[in-house]
Amino acid sequence: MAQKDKSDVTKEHLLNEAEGLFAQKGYNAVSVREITKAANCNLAAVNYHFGNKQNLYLEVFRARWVPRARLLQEHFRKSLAAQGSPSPTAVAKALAEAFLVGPLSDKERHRHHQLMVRELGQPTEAFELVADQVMRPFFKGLADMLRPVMPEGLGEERLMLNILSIFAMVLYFNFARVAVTRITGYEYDTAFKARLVEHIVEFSLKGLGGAEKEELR
Amino acid sequence: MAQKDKSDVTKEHLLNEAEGLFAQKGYNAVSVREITKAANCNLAAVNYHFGNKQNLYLEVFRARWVPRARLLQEHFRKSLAAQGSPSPTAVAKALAEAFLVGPLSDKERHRHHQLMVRELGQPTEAFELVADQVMRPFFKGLADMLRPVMPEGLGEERLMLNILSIFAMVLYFNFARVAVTRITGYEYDTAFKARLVEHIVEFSLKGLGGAEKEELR
DNA sequence: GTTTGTATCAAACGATCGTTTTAATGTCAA
DNA sequence: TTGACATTAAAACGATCGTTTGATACAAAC
Repeated sequence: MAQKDKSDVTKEHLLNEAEGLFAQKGYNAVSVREITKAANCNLAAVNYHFGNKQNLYLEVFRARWVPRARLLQEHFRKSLAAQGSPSPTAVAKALAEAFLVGPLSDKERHRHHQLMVRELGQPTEAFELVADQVMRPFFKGLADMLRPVMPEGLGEERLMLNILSIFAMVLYFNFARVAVTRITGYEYDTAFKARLVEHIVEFSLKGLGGAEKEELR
Repeated sequence: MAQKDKSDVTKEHLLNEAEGLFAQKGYNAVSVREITKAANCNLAAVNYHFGNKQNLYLEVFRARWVPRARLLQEHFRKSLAAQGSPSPTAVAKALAEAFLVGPLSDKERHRHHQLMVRELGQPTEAFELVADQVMRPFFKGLADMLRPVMPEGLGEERLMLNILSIFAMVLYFNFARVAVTRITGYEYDTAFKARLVEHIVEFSLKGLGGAEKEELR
């Protein structure tokens, strides 16, 4: 039992440190030695507990990324339910709030979106996991939610492009924060992040064309 | 003279192949051997002509990326000038057209945005180049252009966030095309790309708060 | 107390990395 | 034709990579 506990602790540390390093530097730029050193364990631990480096990477998604994504989606659903009927305004607000403030710490959120963007730009086996278990169901749910409240005659394709565009902004402002700061001079402090959420909600809402729609109701 | 020509040919090949591979796989996942093999030259050529691998990477940005970015900006300026006064509509149209259709081939555009996203997520020395010589001046120009025609009382920060949001979409739909196809099922054929431009123009325009919707269709 | 099985450890494996060295090749000026 | 120079070529450098091995520590089972 005590042995089992120790083993679990090592695995947890490995997953944590691996996720951070993979997110920060990318798969190829991180060595197994670097991970095991950060996790305070022996070099062979990765191969002992996970088989090989690539499987550790996949396990990071299985054991860390996907559960966190589910947490985000749960937070979104509750936030949306609290606002009553799912108008475009409510959806945009709940989305931005969940993904830019939400239940995650700053570090967690940064990690999460860095890993996502890496898989978006260069899909590996982990992308299948993310697409099947997280993205497709979530986007489908969003589409079902928005379809009845969007302008008439808006096709399925256009609906999906609207949803993807909101995510483009959310992803961008999360993963490119260093660059955004270097370009604009704005630091990602609490005040700026608040204005950022405000902006994304407003921009998304207008983009969805939901402002007039809501006024009509 | 004939020697000089041969040397130039080798350098050009190296820059071309290096850019393609760096864009596709990222700096660390590409080996010097892989590059020189693709460029049909000797392994030592990289160190002879560029000093080392990192300097080849930087030279890719100096000799390829930045000039292409200037080409895009020039295309944007001409496209905008052809539409008369720089209304939000005209700016959104010219931006989407330049960056999603524009003067570049599909492969070039893909490369261009892949390299950009890599630097955005994990800035290296090349980012300074890109930020100083391309991004900051271009964003400043856009801001100067849009400021007089945007709604009253819109602060500088909000103006910049609007511009960044448009670029977020442009970047996203360019670099995440594999993922977008895998998620939505839509192939990036000519018809889809046309609808994509249409969508981004419309979404951006609404997001900017541009009123002139009738100009769109 | 001995055996069994799990987890960790140091050490080494072969492969590949970026880079350097040294020799060969080709070209132009003198 | 010869010497100087620029480019290419093959081979090797030391370092680091992911992975494997065999020994060791230690708690639980008998």
